[in-house]
Amino acid sequence: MPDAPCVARMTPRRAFTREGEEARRAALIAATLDLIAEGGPQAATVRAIALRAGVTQGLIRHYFASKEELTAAAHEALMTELTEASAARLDQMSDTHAGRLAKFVADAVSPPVTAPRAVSLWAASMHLVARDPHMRAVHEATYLAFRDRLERLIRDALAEAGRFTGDSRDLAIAANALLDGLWIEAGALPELFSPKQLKSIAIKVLSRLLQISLPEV
Amino acid sequence: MPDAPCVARMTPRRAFTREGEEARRAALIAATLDLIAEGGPQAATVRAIALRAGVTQGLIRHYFASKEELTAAAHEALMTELTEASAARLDQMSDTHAGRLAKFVADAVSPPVTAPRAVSLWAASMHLVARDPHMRAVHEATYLAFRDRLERLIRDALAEAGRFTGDSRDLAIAANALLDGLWIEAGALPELFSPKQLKSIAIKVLSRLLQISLPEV
DNA sequence: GCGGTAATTATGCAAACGTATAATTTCAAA
DNA sequence: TTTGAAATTATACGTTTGCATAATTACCGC
Repeated sequence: MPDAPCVARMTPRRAFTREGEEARRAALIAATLDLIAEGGPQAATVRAIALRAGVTQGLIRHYFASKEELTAAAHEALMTELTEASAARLDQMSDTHAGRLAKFVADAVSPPVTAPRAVSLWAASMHLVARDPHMRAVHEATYLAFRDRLERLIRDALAEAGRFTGDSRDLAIAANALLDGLWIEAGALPELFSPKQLKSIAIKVLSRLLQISLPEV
Repeated sequence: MPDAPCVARMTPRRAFTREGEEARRAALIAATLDLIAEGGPQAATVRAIALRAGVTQGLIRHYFASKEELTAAAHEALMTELTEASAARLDQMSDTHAGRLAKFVADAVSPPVTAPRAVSLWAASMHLVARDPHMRAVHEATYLAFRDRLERLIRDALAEAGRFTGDSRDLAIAANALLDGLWIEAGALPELFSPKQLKSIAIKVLSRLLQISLPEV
């Protein structure tokens, strides 16, 4: 289909309101992420993004120099979203370190951001990350931040039980892998796992691995 | 750039040989997978695929009714490739069940198919899988086959040590998640992990989890 | 050697893509 | 109320995409 009619206008121009830069950027980023999550990178065309965001495609160019720039902004927003989803919850409640660890682990395999969307977006980001150095840096930093948090929680929980280990790093890597694996499999094959099941497996396995009693949450 | 010159031919038609259906299909599928692994689904255009496979684009339509059909064939080939990569190795060597389990686990986090390529392809497949029911079925079957194999190995290894457990299913899910997580993280951030480190973590953690002594391999 | 068949190349086409730019409309300041 | 700048829409352009079809050429059976 050609882009637009080539004749004189009959209908009036569509009305619009000025929402301001921040709101528009956020809307465009949200639209981009939604489309990628639903249909992969291919689905996030400038026209589809504009439609989803409730604007016309020209506006994209007004706020982002290129589609690539919008994509990068969307990736960064996703990483922030994922990080904050776990960071926010951690600071609240639980008196014991074991309790905090259990809560953290349980949250990681529960729908914070609903799993299929997050996993789908994460998968899409892989290809971008592979080539763009800046995206790669953001990705790596996000991973390491999560892992470091996990390592600290593990060390604290062990210390609480009077145990000290030299390989908390390796334990954190493994625990992180376990959580990622569960998260991804649940996202890829949602009907194969119930949220409750995931949580219980994660807690059970981790407590056995650390030889610590972790409370159900 | 327009597709092709619009004038009379000066240069002779490029020479070709008839390779036969099987070879051509395989070449086209391989080219598709390579391109997707390198540049994501967007990179696998019919023209790029044809170029990579050493043919012209018309031939694609001759062997596949549509690009979608080629994509589906490529996905199925990938799943087979991944499955066979682990199946082949399992049948060889090791006298004890613990040894076989250790070997299986070590292979799962080593480059059989080199990790970044496999992980990249796996990520790309997520979006296809989400919408196409047939692809979804293939994906699920592949996952379950791997997990079942793992479960059997775990049960055998435990039995060998005189232990019997009712939750070998959950252990298999967790072990599978651990392996997937390590595999994916190594593929996404290759410079953060050495192959040796991955192997040692996987073995160490699994032996601690199962409370079985697993040999290094 | 010699056709004839089908594998393969060459070319064309409409739609969709990202980008560029001109034309309008909103809204706040004056 | 008017006006001017910025936000937004509308349109256009050149490329690339997937698909279709016509033109050629390799190769097998005779």
